[in-house]
Formats: sequence, structure tokens, C-alpha cells
Amino acid sequence: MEENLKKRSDDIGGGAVVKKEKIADSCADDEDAPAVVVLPKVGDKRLCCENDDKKPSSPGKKDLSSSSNNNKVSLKSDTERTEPEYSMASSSTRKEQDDQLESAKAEMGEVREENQRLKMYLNRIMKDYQKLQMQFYDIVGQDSKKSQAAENNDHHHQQEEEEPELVSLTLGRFSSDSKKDGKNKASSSHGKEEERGNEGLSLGLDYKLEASKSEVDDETLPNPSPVNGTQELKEEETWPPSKVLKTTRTGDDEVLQQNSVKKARVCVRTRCETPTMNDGCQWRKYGQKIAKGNPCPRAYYRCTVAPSCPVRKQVQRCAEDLSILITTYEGTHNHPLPMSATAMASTTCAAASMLLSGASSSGSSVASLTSTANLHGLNVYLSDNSKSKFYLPNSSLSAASSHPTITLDLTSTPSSSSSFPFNRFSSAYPTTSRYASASLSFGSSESNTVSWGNGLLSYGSPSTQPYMKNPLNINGRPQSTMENNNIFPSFMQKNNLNPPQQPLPDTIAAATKAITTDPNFQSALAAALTSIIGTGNNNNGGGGSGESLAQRLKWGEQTFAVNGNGCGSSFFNKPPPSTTSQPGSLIFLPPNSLPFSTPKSASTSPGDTGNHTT
DNA sequence: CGGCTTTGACCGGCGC
DNA sequence: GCGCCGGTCAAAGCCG
Repeated sequence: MEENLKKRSDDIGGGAVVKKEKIADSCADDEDAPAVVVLPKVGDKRLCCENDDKKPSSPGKKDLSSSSNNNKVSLKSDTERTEPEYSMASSSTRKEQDDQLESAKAEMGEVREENQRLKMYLNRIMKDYQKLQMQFYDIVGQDSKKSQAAENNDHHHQQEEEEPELVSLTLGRFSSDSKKDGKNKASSSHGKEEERGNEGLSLGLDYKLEASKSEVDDETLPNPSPVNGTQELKEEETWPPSKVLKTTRTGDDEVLQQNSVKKARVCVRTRCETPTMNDGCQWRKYGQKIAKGNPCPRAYYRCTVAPSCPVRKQVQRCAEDLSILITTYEGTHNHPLPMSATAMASTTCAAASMLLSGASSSGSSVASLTSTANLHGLNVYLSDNSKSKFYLPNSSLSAASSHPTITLDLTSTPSSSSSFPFNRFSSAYPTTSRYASASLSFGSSESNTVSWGNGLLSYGSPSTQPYMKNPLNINGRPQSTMENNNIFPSFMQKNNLNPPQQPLPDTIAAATKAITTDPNFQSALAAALTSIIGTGNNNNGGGGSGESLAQRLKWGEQTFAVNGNGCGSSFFNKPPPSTTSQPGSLIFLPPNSLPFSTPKSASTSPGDTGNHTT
């Protein structure tokens, strides 16, 4: 029909056909339906009528949000307006119509230019997004293969074991050869040379990211990813992680064993009275249990955004403080996430990755550090006190030694002394968000739990969710059915808990998003963990002084510029800025100083792919 | 009617 | 080996 209209207008000769560019590549619906703007010749009633039937939109309308249907620009109103005058057919009206036609053409030109600009902008965004997504998937796939290859090499190549300090490097050497054992040997020597010449982690990461699109080159990639981190990815990629793996991959017992041990979890403690915390993702409840030591039932959810997504979460009320909701995430999303879910996902993913990275290192290195730092009001302190107040009072969720858990505690009361460190967000949101204080408490305990948080959020309005297309309503209910689970109905009744009325959980999610999407936060986390783990293994920190951490935080702040991706990996994906001379920056640590997979934490984030873990 | 929740049963890990 | 416990499954019921 569009083609017919176009042809017809061309035949008529008085019509101006404007083929509007598609606004976005994603608008596949319009692939075969080019937008046609017909400027009818005066008196062409038939064309006007047909056009009226097909083009209800107003001229010059620019609507990116409804690109699939509304990127057709018509001049219906103009034609309608002038239609009665056609019958008159007077010279004055013709002149007037000509003027209108000219003005319409001019307007169309402007609109077209505007649309082209918008299209270019959107295309750029989409490309960036897809690029990041591809990188994530490729890296995840690489890491899983690397871990498998590493296991094989541990068995078959004794010469590699003779260089324990290069274990982490060795892993990357066989990144893509897991399926080709025959190539391992050749690639190992080759990779070794590559890594010798590779000073910085960021270089390796960039190389990896670039080469990730073609696995042919993977064998040359240096990868400091540790065994544990890569195994986590492998585990998360193959769902179900525990049972199926053990049944289908019986040949690799060591890997399986470590998989079961290194099942990282990210625990988020929020003070909210709604049944669940709206993290933007879509969950399906598959079970509920009364855990020992906690009268509150524990609900089990799994991500339903993708059928094969391995991410699961547990939701449970804190036994000692019923207003505290403990949400434990496990796994990494293997699918694109809604923008509203990227924050939590990236948080959990990055945290899990870093946790596993830390778990791969010696526990003592994690335990023996106590340091503090301050970053724009973000109080970060590291403590070896395993009984820190940031730990779960009830260890039911964190005590499982097979599940190293990192806890994000958002339950503490606000402090007026400090302000929200990520003020750049407040400019985007009408209401100010305030992050009064956030503490990173890293510790190690027998439970192998790392607690991080005590961050306090002075919650703003739901509008603090910048990416929410439809912000939550004032009651704090989810704007959609994404998270409408009511997991504690009986419990809420028993304990006379208020029904969901406060926007708290959603604002928590929003605040979490704001925090986790902030490069400062990411860099702070990365730097803190790097300081702890890296110093512990690198023999640099000699106790990881707070000064060192502060420096690293600052460096990280400088290094990682703004990126609104919401992807925990985004700051790793960024190419090395000009500040390459700063040795403290996380991404510039030499690979052998990072026995854990810093780049992997980047790659595992869902990025939107998504991922998080979550 | 399809999707989701509920809930009892089942399974595997772990400690004794 | 047995029991406890966490986690998962799957049938039944509910709901829009």
C-alpha cells in the first residue's frame, strides 16, 4: 500500500515523496514498509482520501517511542484542512495551498533531519548496547571454555603446574581450546609469550573483548581469570548448575566439585515491608520453605525472563527484624535484561564475580585487612571482624560454606552528615537522592561470607529510577507484573505487617540502581576488592592500608568516567583512558597481580545483556 | 485456558 | 547408616 501510494504520487507528479529513515534498526516491522509522505497535488482528492485513511498521524511528528508504527509522517491535517477548498479551486486558495505545501516541505526537511539525527543517536546507542551484549556473551563463553581447558591442562600439562605464580595466566592461555584438546599445547606456549608482553590487565581485556567476536583468536588471549571465577560462569551457563552438571559431565569431577563449592551468592538486605524487592526482573516462585532458625518462610524464585536463565533468588524476612527483607541472588543472567533490572543484576553479578575472585585467593588475604576510605561520602571500610554488624544476624543465608555470599546491606538508618555521593543522578531525577552513608565491610569468616554494605539510602521518590519507562506509582507497587509476587501473605498477616504501601522496596531498587550504575561505586567496589585481594596475593599491601585503598578509589574514580550502562562490567569495558600512568587503577594492575578475574567480573555482568546476577 | 502460586514430596549434602 | 536440612520438583488450585 505504501508502495502504491508512493507510485501514485510520483505519477501524479505533484506529490513530494519523502522516504523517512527508519528510526531504529530494531524496528523490524517497518523493514518492508517504508514510510511515505505524500504531499498531494491540489485537487487530488482521491489521494487525499486514501492518505487520510492510512496516515492518522500529524505532520512532522517525531516519536521515537513508537517507532514501529509512527515513523510514517503524513500531512493529513494539511490535506484535511485544505480539502474543502479544493472544490472552490480558486487561484487564491491555490496560492495559499502552495504556501502550505512549501512550508510543509520545509517542515518535512527539518523533521527529516531531526529524525536522522535521532536515528543516528539511537543507532549508536543500540550498537553500543549490542556490542556490550556480544562481549558479555562471548566472554562468558570464553571463560567457561577456559575453565574447562584449564582443568584439562592441569591434568595433562604438568609443566604448567610448575609455575604456580602463573596459574591465573595459564588459564587464559587456553581460553578457546577447551573443545580442542589437541591445540592446548601449542596454544599454551603461544599464550605465554603473549602474556609476557602484556603488561596491563586492561590491555588484555580489551584484546579479549575485541577478539571475543572470533574465537579463532582466543587462544592468544591472556586472561587472568581464575579457576573459580570461570567455573562460576560455566556453572551458570549450564543450567541446572548442580544436578545436570553432575549427571551430564561426569568426566570432570574436579570441576564439578569446585562448581558446587564456589556457588557465589549476593545477598541484599533491604528494609522494606513489601513482600519482595522490586529489582526489575521477572521471577517465578518455585518453592517455599521454612528455614531452620527463622519462622519466616523462605521463598525461592527463578528468573523467567529467559527459560534457560540460571539465576535464582531467595527471599526471606530477617528473623530478628521483620522489616528487613533478605534477598539472595545466585547466578548470572544469560539474557538481556530490562533496563530496570540491570542495576541489581549488575550489582549481584559483579559482586559475585569479585567474591569468587576473592574466594579463589587465599582466605587469609581477605581476612587480615582492615582499612577505611571515603569517597564522596561513601564510607568504605574494610574489616576483618566477621561479626560485624553488617553481617546477617541470622546466618542461615550466609553460613553455607559452599555458597560464598556477599551481602549488600541497605538497612541502616540515614545519616545526615554525608550526602549522596552520586549527585550526577540527581540532575537526571526530579527528586534528589541522598546516599547518606555506605560502608563496605569486607571480611572473611568461616562461613566464607563477605559482607558489604550498611549503606544507607535516603530514599527519594520512585522517579529516582531513571530507566523506568513507567515509574512506580506512589504506593510503591510495581508498575507491571514484573514483580507482583506476594510471598509472605500469611506471614504478613500473622505479624500484622502493613500491606505494601510504601515505595521503599522500589526506591531501594532505584537507589541500588543508582548506586550500582554509578562508576564511582563500581570503581570503589572493584578497587576495594582489588586492594584486599590483590594486596593479599600480590604482597603489595602488607595489610592493605586504608591509604592505599583510598588512593585506589580515587584512581578508580578518575579512571572510570560516566557510563549509564548499568552494567557492572561497564567500567571494565571502557578502554584505558589517558591516565594509564596511574598504577593504582584497577584495570592497570598487571595480570599476575590479579589472581582473580577482574575482567571476568566485567564480562559476567549482564550488562544487559544482562546478567546479573543476577 | 494459560500462567502463576501453593505446598507436600522428593532428593542430595552433610553431620553425627 | 540415619536423620536433618536446604533446595527443587510437580501436581493441584487459583486467578485474570
